[in-house]
Amino acid sequence: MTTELRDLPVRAVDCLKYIYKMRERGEKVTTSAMRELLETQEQSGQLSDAAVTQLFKLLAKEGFVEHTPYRGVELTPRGEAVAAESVRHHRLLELFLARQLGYSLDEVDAEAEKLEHAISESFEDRLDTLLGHPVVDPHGDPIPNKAGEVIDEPSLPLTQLEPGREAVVRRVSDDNAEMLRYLTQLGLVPGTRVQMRGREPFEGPLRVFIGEDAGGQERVIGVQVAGSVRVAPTTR
Amino acid sequence: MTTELRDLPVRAVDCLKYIYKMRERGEKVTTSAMRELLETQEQSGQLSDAAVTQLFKLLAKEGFVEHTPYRGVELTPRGEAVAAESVRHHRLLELFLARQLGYSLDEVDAEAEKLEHAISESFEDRLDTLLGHPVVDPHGDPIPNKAGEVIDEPSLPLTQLEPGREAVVRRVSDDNAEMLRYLTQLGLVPGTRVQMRGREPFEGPLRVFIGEDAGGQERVIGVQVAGSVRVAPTTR
DNA sequence: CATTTATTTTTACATCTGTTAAAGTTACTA
DNA sequence: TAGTAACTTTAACAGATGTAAAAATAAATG
Repeated sequence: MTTELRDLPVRAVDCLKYIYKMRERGEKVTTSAMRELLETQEQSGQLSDAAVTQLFKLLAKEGFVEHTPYRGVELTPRGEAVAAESVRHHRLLELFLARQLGYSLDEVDAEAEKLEHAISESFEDRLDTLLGHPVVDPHGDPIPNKAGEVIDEPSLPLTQLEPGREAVVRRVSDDNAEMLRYLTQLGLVPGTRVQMRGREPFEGPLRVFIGEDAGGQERVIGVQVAGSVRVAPTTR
Repeated sequence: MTTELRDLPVRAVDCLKYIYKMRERGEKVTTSAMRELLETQEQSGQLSDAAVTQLFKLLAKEGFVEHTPYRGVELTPRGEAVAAESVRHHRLLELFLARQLGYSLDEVDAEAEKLEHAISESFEDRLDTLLGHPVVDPHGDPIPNKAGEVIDEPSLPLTQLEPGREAVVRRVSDDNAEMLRYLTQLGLVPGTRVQMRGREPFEGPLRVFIGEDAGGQERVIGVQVAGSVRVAPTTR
């Protein structure tokens, strides 16, 4: 086990975790992007770019990232191991909060963020057992196993589902609580069946049938909303 | 709600909590006693007396304690409110760890110590509901309610139980993991029935019958062990 | 391709929290 | 009650982590 995680400042671990998540989405990890993420996701309020630069330099010195000045950072294998364990903690906790304590989809992220730095290896293992060795969290995001490996179920953004095709919601973006409340209200949560009814060109709105035949209904949603949802098409 | 708890440094909150617990036991809160407690209970390793003095001055300036230089500190009502909430977090978590995650009596304190600073008001309330609004933790220590009040079941140290008298174990001291493992092995845990069979003078060993008639057995224990156990005599 | 604009890094400095060592206070003892 | 031992506080300073503003670099534009 690595568990260097517990020797690093909380903010440094979060930083590695966010690099991991940005790479999951294929985004480049720049100084200002990281500053924005840390500002919105941590409860710390404002943060300067200079602080992020210093963080990058610390992480580079300790061998967790490659830092190319003025270009951004990338995880080394060591950094990825720490990030994966942090993400594992976070997502196990999210599932626990949703399942055992009745938290809603938009609440779990903030609470897990605070708890993930406080739990021990033993707590992690017991939670994993209690939850039945889960592989996805309540948002549908994969939970890395102890070795840091994830099961990557193929999915595509709802925006790319062809008209007429049916699908099952697999993942919803976890980083915007307000969006999650809206998605929950629409019923666009992991496990729900959907059918694309129509798409307007030029980033126009989408008509989507949400739910099972009788209980479901057709809704019109914007691309930003649809872009927050990933689906797995149903084979026909 | 006070909840000033979340604006204070972790160590300051711990300090208030330990003042609260020392007063529970009727001990005086001196600089060096607090240093020892912080060293053993937090995982921070060594600590200087000077650091504790500075902590006392900070807490006094903010109105959480009365500090009489060279004499020690006492909680103000504000300090007591924060301490009680901290203790509430700690003991609810201990019960959760023991009940839901199968932690043993000697493990819960250290894990709860780390988690108690990370949980939100909402988490506290949901845990309280999940556990059925409990009034004692796994060691038998009372859990303050939201108003900071505790139910104080009368009990006396096992060392003071008269020969021949029967009793039920109510509380075990929570601050020594090794002692807790020994007590667990003996069966001297909250809820167990005991009968005092004999006491030797001059702090000598005690003969105690532990358990129900058939399954129980007589053991000889030292005063330090017996002093870690509080019991409620069975009326006859 | 020179210049402007945006971004990132460096520098100088502030704050918080800890340390060690000296000085101060209290309590014990002969 | 003077002297000493134990404990506590103060003073000087150190390290970690933050900021603001200046300097450096990269990217965009006429």
